[in-house]
Amino acid sequence: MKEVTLKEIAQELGISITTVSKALKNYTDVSPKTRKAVLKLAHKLDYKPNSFAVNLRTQESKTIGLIIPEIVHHFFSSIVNAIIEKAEKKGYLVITLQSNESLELEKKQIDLLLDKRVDGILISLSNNTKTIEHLQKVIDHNVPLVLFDKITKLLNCSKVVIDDRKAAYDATCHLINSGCKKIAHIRGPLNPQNAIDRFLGYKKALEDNKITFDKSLIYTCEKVTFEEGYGFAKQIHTEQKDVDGVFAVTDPVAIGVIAYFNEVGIKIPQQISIIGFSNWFMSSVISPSLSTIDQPGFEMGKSALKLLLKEIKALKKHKEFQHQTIVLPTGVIKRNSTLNYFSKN
Amino acid sequence: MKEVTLKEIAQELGISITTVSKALKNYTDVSPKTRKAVLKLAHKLDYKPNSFAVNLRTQESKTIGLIIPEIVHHFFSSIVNAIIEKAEKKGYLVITLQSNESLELEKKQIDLLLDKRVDGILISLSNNTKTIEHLQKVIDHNVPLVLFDKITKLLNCSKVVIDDRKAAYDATCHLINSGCKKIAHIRGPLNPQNAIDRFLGYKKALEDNKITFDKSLIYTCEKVTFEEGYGFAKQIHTEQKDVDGVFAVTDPVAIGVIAYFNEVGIKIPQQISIIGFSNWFMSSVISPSLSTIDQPGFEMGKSALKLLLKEIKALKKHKEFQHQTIVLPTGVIKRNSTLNYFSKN
DNA sequence: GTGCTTTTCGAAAACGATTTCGTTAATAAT
DNA sequence: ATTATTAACGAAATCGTTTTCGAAAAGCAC
Repeated sequence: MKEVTLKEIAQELGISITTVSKALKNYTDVSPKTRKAVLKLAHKLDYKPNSFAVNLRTQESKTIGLIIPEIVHHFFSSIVNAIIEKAEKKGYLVITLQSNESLELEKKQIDLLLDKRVDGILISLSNNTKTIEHLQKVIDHNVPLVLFDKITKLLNCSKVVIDDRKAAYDATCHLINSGCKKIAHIRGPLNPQNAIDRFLGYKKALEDNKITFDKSLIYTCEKVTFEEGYGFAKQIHTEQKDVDGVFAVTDPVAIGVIAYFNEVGIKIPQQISIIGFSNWFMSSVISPSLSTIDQPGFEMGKSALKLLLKEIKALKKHKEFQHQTIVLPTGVIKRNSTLNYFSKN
Repeated sequence: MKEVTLKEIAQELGISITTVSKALKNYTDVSPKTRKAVLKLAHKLDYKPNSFAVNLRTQESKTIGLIIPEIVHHFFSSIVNAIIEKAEKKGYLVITLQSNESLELEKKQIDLLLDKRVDGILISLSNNTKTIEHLQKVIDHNVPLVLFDKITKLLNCSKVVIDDRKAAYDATCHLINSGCKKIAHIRGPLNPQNAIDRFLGYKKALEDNKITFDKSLIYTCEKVTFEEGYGFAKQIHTEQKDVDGVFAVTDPVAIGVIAYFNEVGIKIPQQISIIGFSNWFMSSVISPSLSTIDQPGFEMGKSALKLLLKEIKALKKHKEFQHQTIVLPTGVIKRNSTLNYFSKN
């Protein structure tokens, strides 16, 4: 099935390719009569512009690149969901890649996207991204770049984040307000800014409530998984530290903690309270349901895309563009893994 | 930052564009000396072929399209995961779109991908896909097409599926073997083949075990959600039908069922056994953990992509290609929401 | 009819790579 | 020395669209 081109339409009507092109693109210098004829034939032949040619000529691909650490992740798949949907509505398609938390892959994928000449790139950094030359390269190539969620402050570009520090502060305060005196924190890896900020928020909450920080109550995840949560819960239990509250860096870890305490018959939230982070779907359906932090994935995807498209548009018009950092609000979701303070005593 | 072209390399070396192109592409008619010079300069200038031009010239995009009903779904995100990863290794990038279970969107997206001139399309159909002209169009345009998971038998193309009927049969038999006598089935919508096949497998299992089929024990989901599962469980409970087993069309529904029975204090699996389908991550961490069917998402993505790339390659060489249907194996995962038959009595 | 403006059109040059085919120069064969 | 062969290169067409710029045609005023 041969695809229809401008040339064929032109020949059939006995006019030039130029005129056909103009007729289809609302140029003013084509008479109503010929325009109508062109439109009619184009429709009849189901003419579709060859995107390869359009790309080459206009130097834009109407495609954006998206790199995330992992797609099989409720939070990230929500973000991808938002981005794909909104992009489509604005006439852009999305090429998605996942770095699997590997800096090497991330670099390679940036190159792939630049080679493809995408019109812009959205990225949430891997946990192992410690250097930023590959990201700087994007900017140097004049390709708009927006970082979201897992970002670096070292880069001069637009960003969309939540206030991890404040959210963690709120989560910890919720534990304190519900009566917890000795709160353990299962934190994320040492490198990513999120994990650091959440740790700092936890620490600040203790300070503000006159609870002395105890380094031995900090447990550090590598993979941030259910299994690690389960393991640390066991450790907390056997170490006998009278811990009465756990703030976990993310829901799967918190659920691992719950699973362990359920198993050994420790009552949640009566004996120990647990709070997670991110509000994964499953958190509302486990028992007890998990209190957690609402992290607006869909909103984040939407905002990041919006910023990117704005920058793409500005670039196209050769206008200056002011980079922005958008901080989205979070909230504490109180469920049954923590006591609410009406039932404190 | 201006991108380097063949022309610039040619000018700098005082040779023709043709020779530069050939030197970079292992043509035999260029002397070792000039080849070395070209390679060196190309590397120094960080030359990258303009993909727009390459696309136009070679008439291929090295891009494939992927349409799924919903990405925020453990099974589908696993598939996407596999496809993206394997495609990248084979030199293809993936444009992902989601139909949100809408036929209209699905049609539009097929058009978008054809307009983009992707080299092939992978699709899992929406629940509302009752017509197939838009899919036939893909084939008519000579674009390789592979259906996976949610397919239609009406189309002559390659497919990758599981044997839903057998899997459902196995799930139901597991309930029967563990002592259930009266088994309800919460099925999926009436249209998609999967839901039909699972229902048929359930029915066959009853037959083979001399249990008479009772139409009133069939409950039909529309959205296939946790909430529906919860609602139907309530209905089952209030209708007082002495049901001692539930086979749910998919895990979230089963988890809704578990949530309800947990809430009203009915013991699982002692009083009622539950089995789901798909093995979502959360199914292993809820309490009681959910017995379910292992549906190999990653494998499915891998196989579908492999078939697609084979067909793309065959098309490129103008060779005949024999469409295949691959059926992937499933298994019953026995957890704590069903009795295993050692403890039957 | 002359001069002027306004419509309407099309030739041609991009965009950047690939590939066919022809040409020259160098080498081998006779 | 002459012819045949091979090695090395490049001109030019092609992919299909967009857009600039110039030219022809038509309309209008005088």
